[in-house]
Amino acid sequence: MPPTSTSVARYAGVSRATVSYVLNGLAAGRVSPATQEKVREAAEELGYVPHAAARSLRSGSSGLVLIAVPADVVPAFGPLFTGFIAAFQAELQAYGHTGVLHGASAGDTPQAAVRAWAELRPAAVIAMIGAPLDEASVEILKRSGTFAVVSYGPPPAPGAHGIAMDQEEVGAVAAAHLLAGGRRDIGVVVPVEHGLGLFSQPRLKGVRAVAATCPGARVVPVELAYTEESAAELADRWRDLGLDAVFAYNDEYAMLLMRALQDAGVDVPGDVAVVGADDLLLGRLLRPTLTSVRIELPPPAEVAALVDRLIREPETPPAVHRRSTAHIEVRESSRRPAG
Amino acid sequence: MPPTSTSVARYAGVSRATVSYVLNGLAAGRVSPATQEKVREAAEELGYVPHAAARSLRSGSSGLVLIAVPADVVPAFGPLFTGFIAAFQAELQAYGHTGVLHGASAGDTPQAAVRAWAELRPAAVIAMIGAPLDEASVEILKRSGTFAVVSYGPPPAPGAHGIAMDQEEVGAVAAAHLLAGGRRDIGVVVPVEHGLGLFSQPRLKGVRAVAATCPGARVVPVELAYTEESAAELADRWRDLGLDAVFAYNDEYAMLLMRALQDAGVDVPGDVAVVGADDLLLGRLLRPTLTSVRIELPPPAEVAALVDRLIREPETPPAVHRRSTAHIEVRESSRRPAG
DNA sequence: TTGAAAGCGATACCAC
DNA sequence: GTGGTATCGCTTTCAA
Repeated sequence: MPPTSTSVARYAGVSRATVSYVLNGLAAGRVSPATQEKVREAAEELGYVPHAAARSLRSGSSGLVLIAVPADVVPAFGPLFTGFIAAFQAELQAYGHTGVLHGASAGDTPQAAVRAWAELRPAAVIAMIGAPLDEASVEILKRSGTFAVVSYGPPPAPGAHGIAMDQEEVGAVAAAHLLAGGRRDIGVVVPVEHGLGLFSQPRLKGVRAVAATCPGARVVPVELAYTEESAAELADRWRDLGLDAVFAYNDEYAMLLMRALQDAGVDVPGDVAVVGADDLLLGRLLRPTLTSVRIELPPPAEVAALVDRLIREPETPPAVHRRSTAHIEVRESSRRPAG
Repeated sequence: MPPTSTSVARYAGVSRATVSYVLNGLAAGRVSPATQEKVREAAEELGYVPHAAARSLRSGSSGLVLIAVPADVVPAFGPLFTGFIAAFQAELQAYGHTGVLHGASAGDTPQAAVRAWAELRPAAVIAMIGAPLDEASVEILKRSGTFAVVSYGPPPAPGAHGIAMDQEEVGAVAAAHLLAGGRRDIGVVVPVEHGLGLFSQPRLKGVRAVAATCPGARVVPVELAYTEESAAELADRWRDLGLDAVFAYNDEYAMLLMRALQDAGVDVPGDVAVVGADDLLLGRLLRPTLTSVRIELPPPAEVAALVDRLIREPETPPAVHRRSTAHIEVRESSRRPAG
């Protein structure tokens, strides 16, 4: 029922081959301008849209770049990350690729998820953050014709390229700042929300690593849900914990906890220094203003350029291509107490 | 190079037909258990992954459900919306469809964007919020074999189904609350950020509609960028505007503006009532706590069920299927002044 | 119980 | 300049 290149050929009174040449811009010197015009008009008239499946069948690869995201992490993506994805898709389009976001449902095994991607014969797969990707998965993709497999976030599995995002550094930067300010008993918020373990565990590890270099320093993980009740409950038993600093996972948890602490009569930064992460604008609206670790993601344009290059030169040996960096933005919530 | 069903057949010593039956679960009573086992082993051994393009070519439709989002709006999506999309994708998978997010870059004409979607021969297209979709576009999709075209947000173009999200109601609810509180001069924040006009204009219209029913009420649109500088600048000239209330587009803009007003010595809610939207947790952490319009999106499960039904029964006449609703959560920032 | 073969739509080589 | 045609991988009917 939908018009095919055959319909167009019939309508224009030419062969399918001619239609193909004209509509793909390979007609120069092959097809007369008059015929070209006829073909184009016919296509327009019939509302012809080429069939991507037929083309990929022929060419061996859909032009798709699959951006794989684990479904359970998506809601936790802040503006930082959704912004990156949007810009990345736009950049890909400029290179002539079609970026498409494909969820990996939490229940599936890595293998199952990867098979679903491989069925689409994508030109490249970029697995974001918590998307499952082990050596076997990379192998499946490669064997099914995927030119480039890139892991964005965690260290890449063997055979895959990587864009490293060092979550440990985030924790390390926060810890270094707190220790330099004379704090010694550092709480580290570990969100109980699903899917965040991939961020929070390395951040905790980063804090621990730095604290280990500082005699007398102590690190205490504290669980927190993103609700007022959970924060109030934690604030209530705060004094028992004996902590003089807290790295609160990110700015949102930090703001939540800071408010609860204040409501419970704990002084920030007097009794306890609070550090968030992501450097959200909102953190500057609270009083005290919120100290935050600013994370710089690799620019989407660079990542798109990399993916394009890897598609064009599939033989490029796997490597880790760029690291995100983390900087501390010091504000009031972690200032050294006057005393 | 990648293994095909032919490779599997050869490896297992059977015909391609047999392979197809076994791997698609249609082997009951057709193929002996022993042969089935052989086939499955061969597929496993070779790392066989079926070619989605070949299958859709044969069957006439890819199982894809295209979730179309305008690239320039994505960064503005709050957790409300990204959460919806993630859950929606998961629900679709349960129905056996493959939900895929496809960006529509801002520069493209509706026609160009729609052609890109139509090439994939999706079973259904759901155009979120600002995704371009006019009558001609719907026609192109339908003619290329798309069973269902659903517009999520704006009123659907002729021929498309709709899930209505009434942005005017958001403004109306906010305005009604402010007027009931005795406010008469209502500022309405219009973000200057790209891609937000689709939300802000209807919200402004909703405020205007309600204000028109109230003698003496005045509505003043005020532009604001999501930066501290812009907010400070607006706060500086606030008194000249002579407003005693403001509907600040959403909670984030509201928090930004409220802080700037307070810093400029304007009392909230004494001098001016502030109302946001989205009912973010963070709005409850500020002092005064933020009054907000809570928007209830249609549940993802329901939307997925609808899409599945429309795919199965493509003849269903286009209709608007469900409306989001808006409620006001009254908090301190809009309390009636004591006097 | 299994296999042969037609055909989905587009491409590109080769002949005219 | 233009047209025939083999081919990509898979499904499914029909015959054996």
